[in-house]
Amino acid sequence: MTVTRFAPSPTGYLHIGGLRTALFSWLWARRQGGKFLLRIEDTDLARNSQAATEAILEAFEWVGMSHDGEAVYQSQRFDLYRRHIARLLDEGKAYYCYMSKEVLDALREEQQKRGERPRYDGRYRDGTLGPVEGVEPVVRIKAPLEGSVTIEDGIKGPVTFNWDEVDDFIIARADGSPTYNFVVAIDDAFMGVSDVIRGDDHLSNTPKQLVVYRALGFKEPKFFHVPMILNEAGKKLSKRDGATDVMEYKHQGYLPEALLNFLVRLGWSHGDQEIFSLEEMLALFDPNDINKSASAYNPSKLLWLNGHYIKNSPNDRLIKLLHEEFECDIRGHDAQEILLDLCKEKAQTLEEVKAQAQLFISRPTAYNPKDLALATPQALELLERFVAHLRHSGGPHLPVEYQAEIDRFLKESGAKMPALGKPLRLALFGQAQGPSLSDALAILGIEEVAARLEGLVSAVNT
RNA sequence: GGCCCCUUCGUCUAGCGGUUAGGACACCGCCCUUUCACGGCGGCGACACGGGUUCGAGUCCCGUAGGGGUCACCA
Repeated sequence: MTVTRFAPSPTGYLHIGGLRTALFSWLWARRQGGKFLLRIEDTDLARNSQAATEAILEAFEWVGMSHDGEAVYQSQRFDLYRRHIARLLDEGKAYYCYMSKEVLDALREEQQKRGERPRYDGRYRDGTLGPVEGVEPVVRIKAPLEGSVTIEDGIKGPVTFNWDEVDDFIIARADGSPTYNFVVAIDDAFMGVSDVIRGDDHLSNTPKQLVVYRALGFKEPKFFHVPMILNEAGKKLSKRDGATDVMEYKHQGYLPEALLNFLVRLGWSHGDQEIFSLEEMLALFDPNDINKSASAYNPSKLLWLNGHYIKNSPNDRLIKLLHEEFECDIRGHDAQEILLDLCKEKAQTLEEVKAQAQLFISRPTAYNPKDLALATPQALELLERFVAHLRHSGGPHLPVEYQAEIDRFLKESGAKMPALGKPLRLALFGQAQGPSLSDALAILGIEEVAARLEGLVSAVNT
């Protein structure tokens, strides 16, 4: 069975890089009918917070990704780690090292000065050096001294490391707590993870983890090292650009499916297809098809996708989101459907849908000074006549009916569309630029139109 | 610096020895049009460089350059 996992360390919110690797893992597990597990890597008690864990869970919930079973917290599995450290010690595959941090630092500094790679020299490996008074030992695991390993990475292909590049790294600190490369291997093995999909910043950690797998006789998983996401300038993602909290996207009016679609196309593709429903992703995604190279964060494409998904969202969903997330209540509006159809057509975010809707919900509180010049006495008079015309017409209701009245009025009055349209938009929205007038009239209704015209008239007269 | 990874339009990418190197976003132009958008049509625009292998290379090999990652008692 395919078992994947997402293993964040709860030191902050979840950003799109993390969300993407989680998405890849999730899609692959689901496609294979396997399991997608969540493991919270909180062994570094000082840097973790419960709030961060909750933020990650919240983001998962928003995008609709669910993990199987209970989340695993590493902080609650110290017994498991301790047992295996003891076992390795017993079997002579790990050993106590009494080199203090200070001595180690001094060694490294010296090596660096000589132009060598800073590394542990293995002085306690063969057990000939005894304990040092006053030094709590760390536990180091024995890495092979020669030869090499080749990782058959599902994305990068075969990657070879020489063992002499791999130190006898620390698996337990002086205080007895286990370290990252050790617990990752233990947990992945015990959780039955078959496919490790993670950022390629972990590629060079992999040999270390294989040392643990091998020492304990665990079955090695398949690895997929996903290239990083860079910012628009091709540099590492920072908080300034894409590394913002995933939930920020929600607050800015992005739809989760747009974000997911955007992320799945970063590094992965299926021919020329750009739009992927969740079902399609689930049916098509394969981590073996992920590109080898890093990709840059491209906010305008995200925006485009978001606009696409907004246009294709049912109105009632949008109404609900607008109400719940954006304090914009258009529930029960007389012309709800027309209003939403109009608003979502040009919007790329829910914020923009809201801004558009706001034009109808509330009357203009100010008029664009530049456009106010349109409100000439003749124009106002024409508008008055237009409203009177609407009142005496057969009671238009739909946009097409209003359009017919506009056409009839234009014909009867001899006025041209711009002469009517520009000041009418000014009266309705406070600016010469705005939604289609036939739609606008249908949404507002004659009385509201009359009221807004009055508003303009009194604004001009004061 | 050592080791490892990467390199097709500005960006995301298709390509899997023979293509006028395709699509998408962005940009520009035209059309639609009562404004702004949407939409439609079109345009601009790429195989990092140098050597091989081959009848033939974006595709395979080797270098170079550039970018990235990693070298912790962080994860």
